[in-house]
Amino acid sequence: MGVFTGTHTNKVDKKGRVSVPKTFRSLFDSEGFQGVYVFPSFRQSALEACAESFMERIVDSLEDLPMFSDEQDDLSIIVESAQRLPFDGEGRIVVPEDFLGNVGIKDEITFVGRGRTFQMWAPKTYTDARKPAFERAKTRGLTLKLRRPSDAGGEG
Amino acid sequence: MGVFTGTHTNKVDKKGRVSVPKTFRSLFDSEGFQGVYVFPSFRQSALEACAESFMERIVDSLEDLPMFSDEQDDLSIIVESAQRLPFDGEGRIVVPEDFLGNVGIKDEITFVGRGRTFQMWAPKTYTDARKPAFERAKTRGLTLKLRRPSDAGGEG
DNA sequence: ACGGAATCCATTGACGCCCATAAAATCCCA
DNA sequence: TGGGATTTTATGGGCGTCAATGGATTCCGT
Repeated sequence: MGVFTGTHTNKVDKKGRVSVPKTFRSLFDSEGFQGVYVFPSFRQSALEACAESFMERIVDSLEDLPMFSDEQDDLSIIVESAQRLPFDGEGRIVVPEDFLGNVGIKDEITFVGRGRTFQMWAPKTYTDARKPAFERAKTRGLTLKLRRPSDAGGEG
Repeated sequence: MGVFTGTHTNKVDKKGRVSVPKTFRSLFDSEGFQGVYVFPSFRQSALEACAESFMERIVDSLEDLPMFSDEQDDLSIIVESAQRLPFDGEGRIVVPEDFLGNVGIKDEITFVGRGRTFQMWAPKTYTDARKPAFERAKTRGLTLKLRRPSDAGGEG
């Protein structure tokens, strides 16, 4: 399905609609559901978004945990809070008011590509959060062990 | 069949009817029985609900436990207490009085998507329970090991 | 006939769908 | 290679449809 990359800032109109960047949207061509699943991040002041196939992957992964277990209950928060937002004819979505309020989004949204998912931030919140994160990566000398290319796309 | 996600709060009218959110209801299109199976949760102050196909999955899973074992006896409560509630022409169900009373539901119900199942809560009970759960996820740094995408979680 | 339940109908407010415009990236040809 | 033409994307607004809700009417068993 390709990957979400880069950052793009778009406007939120009076009706709460915002265009999903075309570069993101075109990755949904191969999806059954034309739209996104959105839920609040519990790590950052941002909203997480993904396609239906990825959300089903989360659900399947949750089912690998025992039904009625504490762990499953806690992690179910993701699914419980995830809203299904279809694209309109112009590729826009309407993000629920309370979601926007929680992360300080008002009239502009910054879309941040994250591979199989993407995030939505208040522009200023994002730029403020990104600088120190970049510095940390630099000073800590972060490294990444790459998976062998033959492994058909997936997580570890 | 797709997944139940998000939370939606609807009203209970004088006759005890409540609309099942359209986003949930449409997942039943591929089901034989147009309605839900509801049973009290024994972990939370909430009602559990699922489609007929999932109830059959529960029954099958119970059969994987030793027949006449305590475990099977205890978990059979689910099947014993499960009520079959058909949709009316407008997609509403009538939840039995005692079910509602047990979980403190009065004139409003919050539907909570949980993937292959969903729950029904009293709105205030749910928000009260969810806040600490979200905090726990944040502070404890919960992580989820994703299943590899190739694993068929097939659509129908 | 009566109470309860299921089906049908009516209202309204939100949301999906459509078109119209503006901005921007791309193309094309001199 | 540059500038104008064309396609594509982003944005804004109007209108019709449908989901949610409330009530009425019919159907059923007792």
